[in-house]
Amino acid sequence: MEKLTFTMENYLEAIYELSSDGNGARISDIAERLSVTKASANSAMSTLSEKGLITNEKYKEIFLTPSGREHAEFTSKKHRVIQEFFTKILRVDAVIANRDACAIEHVISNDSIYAMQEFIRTEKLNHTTRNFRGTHCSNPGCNNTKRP
Amino acid sequence: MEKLTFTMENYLEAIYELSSDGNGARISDIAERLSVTKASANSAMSTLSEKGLITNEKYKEIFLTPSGREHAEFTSKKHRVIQEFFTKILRVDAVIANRDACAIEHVISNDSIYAMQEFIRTEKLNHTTRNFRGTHCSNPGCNNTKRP
DNA sequence: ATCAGCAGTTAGGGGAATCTAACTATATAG
DNA sequence: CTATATAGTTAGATTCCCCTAACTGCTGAT
Repeated sequence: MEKLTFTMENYLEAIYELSSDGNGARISDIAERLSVTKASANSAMSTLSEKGLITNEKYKEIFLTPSGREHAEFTSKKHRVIQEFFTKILRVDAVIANRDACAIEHVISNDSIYAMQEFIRTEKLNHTTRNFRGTHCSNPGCNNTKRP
Repeated sequence: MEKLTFTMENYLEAIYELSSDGNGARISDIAERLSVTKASANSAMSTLSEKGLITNEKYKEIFLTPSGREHAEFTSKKHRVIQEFFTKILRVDAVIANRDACAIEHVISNDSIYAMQEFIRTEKLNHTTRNFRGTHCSNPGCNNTKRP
C-alpha cells in the first residue's frame, strides 16, 4: 500500500464514504465534506488518480480502484476503532471523539490501534461476565451494576 | 495562546526539552532532534520569534519567552499523558507510544487528554484497592494479583 | 431545442515547510 | 594570535496544499 499524505488519505476516505452501491462520488460533495473548494478537490483527484487509487474521467463520477478501496477501508477502520475507544472507554463526547479520530487516524501506529481494539473487546467480556455474576464493575462510567 | 502549526509546536517543544536551568537551545541541536537541516531550524526560529515565543538574537542561544514556555509546557504535558496512557493502559511498546504521542499531541482535544488522565488516575486507585483486598485485577496486562 | 444554473476544470498565485549550496561568525587548539 | 573546525545564516528551489477567478461542459425546465 503506497504512502499517502494525510490530506490525500482524507480525500480517499471522503470518496469512500460518499460512494454507495455502484454510485461514485462527486467533486462538489467531496469538496463540501472536506470544507475545501471544488478546485482543490479537483486537483486532489489528479493526484489520487496518478497513484492509481481512483478512476478520474473528466466530468464523470469518481470511483475507488481496488487499491484505493483497500486503503480507504483501512483508514476508515482506524477511525471507527478510535471513535469507539474514545466514546465507550474514555467516555468522550461523540462529536469531539469524531473530530479527534479524524485527525489521529492518520498518525497513529497499527500497534496502538490493535491495542485499542483488544481493550474494547476485553472490556466487553468483562462487562458480560461481571454483570452476569452481579458484581460491581469498576470501569469508569459503567453504571450497569451497583455495589451490593 | 496563539494558534501554531504542528511543525512550530514541535520546534517549540524541542527548544523546551533542550533548554536546562538558564541555558538556551542551539540551532544544531534543535535541527538534529527534529531531523531537519540547520537551515530549516533557523528559518523556523524566525517564525517563532515573530510570534513572540522565543528570543532569537543572531548567533546567540535560543530561549523561550514566558508565552513560549507556557505553550511548550502544555504540549509536553499532553505528550506525557498520551505516552503514559498508551504504555500503562494500552500496554503499547514505549518506543511506539512515544512516536504516537509525538504526533497525536498536536491534534487531540483537551477533552480527550483530560479523559485519559482521569482514566489513568482511576485505574491507579482500582489497582490499589483491589490489590489490598486481594481480588483479581481485570485490567489487561495487570499481573499483580491472581484469582484465588 | 434552448438556456440558466450548477458541476467541473484550468490557470495562476500564495503560504508553509523542506532542501542544497554557499556564505559568515565564533571559538578553540596550538 | 591565528588557523581551522564548528555553528549559524542566507539565498534560491521544490513540494504540497490551499485559494480566487474565470472558464467550459452538462442537464432539466420551459
